Amino acid sequence: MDATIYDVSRLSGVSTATVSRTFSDPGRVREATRRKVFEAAEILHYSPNAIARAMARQRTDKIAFLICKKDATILDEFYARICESIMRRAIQSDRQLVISTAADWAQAASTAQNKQVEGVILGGSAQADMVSEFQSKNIAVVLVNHRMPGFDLPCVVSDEYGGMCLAVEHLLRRGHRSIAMIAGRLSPYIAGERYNAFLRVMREHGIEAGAGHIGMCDPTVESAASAARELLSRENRPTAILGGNDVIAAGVLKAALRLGLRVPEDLAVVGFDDSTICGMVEPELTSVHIDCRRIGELGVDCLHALLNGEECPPVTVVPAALRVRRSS
Amino acid sequence: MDATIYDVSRLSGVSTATVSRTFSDPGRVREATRRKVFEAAEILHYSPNAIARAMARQRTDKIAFLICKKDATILDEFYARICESIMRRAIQSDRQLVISTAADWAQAASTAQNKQVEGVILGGSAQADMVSEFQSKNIAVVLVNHRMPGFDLPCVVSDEYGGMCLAVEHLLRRGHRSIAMIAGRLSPYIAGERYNAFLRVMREHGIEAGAGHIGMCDPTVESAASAARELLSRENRPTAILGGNDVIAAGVLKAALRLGLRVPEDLAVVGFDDSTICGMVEPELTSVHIDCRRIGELGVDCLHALLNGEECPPVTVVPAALRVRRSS
DNA sequence: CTGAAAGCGCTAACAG
DNA sequence: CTGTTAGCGCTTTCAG
Repeated sequence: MDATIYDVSRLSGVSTATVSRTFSDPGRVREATRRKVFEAAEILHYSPNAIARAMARQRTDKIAFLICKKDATILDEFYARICESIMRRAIQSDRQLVISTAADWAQAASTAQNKQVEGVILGGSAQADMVSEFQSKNIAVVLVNHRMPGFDLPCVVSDEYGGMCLAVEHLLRRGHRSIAMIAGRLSPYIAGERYNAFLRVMREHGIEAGAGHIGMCDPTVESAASAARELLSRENRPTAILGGNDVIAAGVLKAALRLGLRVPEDLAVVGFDDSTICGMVEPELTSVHIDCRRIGELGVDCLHALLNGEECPPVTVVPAALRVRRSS
Repeated sequence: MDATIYDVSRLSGVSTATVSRTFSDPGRVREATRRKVFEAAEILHYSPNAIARAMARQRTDKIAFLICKKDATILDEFYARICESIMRRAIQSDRQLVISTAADWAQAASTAQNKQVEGVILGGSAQADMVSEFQSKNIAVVLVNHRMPGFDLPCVVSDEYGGMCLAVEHLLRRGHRSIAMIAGRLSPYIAGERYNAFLRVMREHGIEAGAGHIGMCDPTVESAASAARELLSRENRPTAILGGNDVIAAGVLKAALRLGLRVPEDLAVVGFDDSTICGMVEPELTSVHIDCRRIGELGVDCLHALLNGEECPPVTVVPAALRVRRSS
């Protein structure tokens, strides 16, 4: 059997309470005592049992990250980035992290239910009932890359509106007047922000824009490519296309190249997310950089604030930036 | 406060032991009793406390997946795939999963040390001392995508040798005689398997091959592209290049296109991993498919076997396959 | 600064 | 099939 606090207590000649203190807050025991305890622990290869600790303290220091977007998992680079950043931040703050995807919502819920998780970060399109369920169980909730007006919970989002403005302004500056968008199945919140930004900037520049400039597709290269093909075969084909993310933009690029169009000369292509895809394709993709790392960090920070009963801004907006590359 | 087993016991009029049984193994209590218990639980919104359970049972049902490759995290699609599959499988078998990367090895070790983790799956180039450390703590270890001769632990790998054979044979069949390889910093084990396969197949076809056919690069598109540029500017340039993974192959593709070479007419390119990159680039990449899903599943299964004291084959090889696309 | 002792919520013999 | 009871290993008052 592994050594317990009793063994250490016996060997070091102090009480178990002191051993406990020595490990959880060394400052509260006298230097000499501390030394004795650590020595004994060393000899016995003792290390505290986190389970017993959680049981006694009635808290687990465990949080969860739940990716709520259908089909979006860790395999989606965007969420993988957020996830990675959350992992790092969670470690820094000595919290354990459990990760789930929408696919196992039931599992996630039961994990939380079993009093193991004190707070959750919900990524993507969280459902209202999920949120209320957590909140009713007194589990802190933070939204990431999503907003839910009407709910009292902090959320961390990228500046979708601003990002889109940057992209459109960039294209206008390059002389484009006929700009189309191909959106994947983005969440209404994000789609809305971007659409409004698009319309506003276009109109500010005296260009009438409307639904005719918006194409739709599934979030796959193939689907994006065929949506692009459709757009590009119109008699008044656009000279620039904005993809809802880089996968879509890559699809547009493929479609264009196969139609014999030169990019960026005949068609400019701009993506969203600034993922690794941008560097893979030829020509490299201009893309709106979304600061996933920051989003993840802030998500964890908000959750901590909540758990510590501190104030936390209801919405945090992380700036986006445009990374201009050869495709535009 | 949340309801406990005592509350349920009181309300339902049975002992706590019976409540416990009802939840952990309903079959062991009479139907009527079970109903009473569940009803009471319902009323009280009771759900078992996993922490207390773990404490009493002296087991956590928790396993870990640790990605040991430097810089490789969840952001690396290859590991993300394995990870995803491990997540699924772990859920199916009611185990909690904690995920760590090499970057937080210290953290991972301490998590394990705190008696929270009963077994770990090590992905990539695990260090011998890591492994012994775990084993000395009586934590079960399984290797995934790696082998460590001399250690007594199960490992699950892809058929690197076979995969490479498929790729080379494919190129030979297409008439290529001058084939080069650009390897990233693969682990010695994998590099070795592939190199041997390459040499064997080439020689079987009467082609002398050696180190001169092997280029090296960092695992980035840029580095791969410059390695490819070097190879392609030799007077006797190869007519086909095998990339150690798809990122490298994408780099080769870029370099070739920029040199004005047509792919596959002037140069055939083949990647490894069959990742989403293959479909992003134009032309699409031929690649050796590695069955990450299966590797992950088998990894979990092996770990379970170990934890249950069952037999487990020391090495499991998952077949690879070639996905032929336009680039070759 | 340190010790004694009462739990935290659940499980697992052991009896019945 | 069900109840009794003794822990699991640690934290945390409350005294001293």
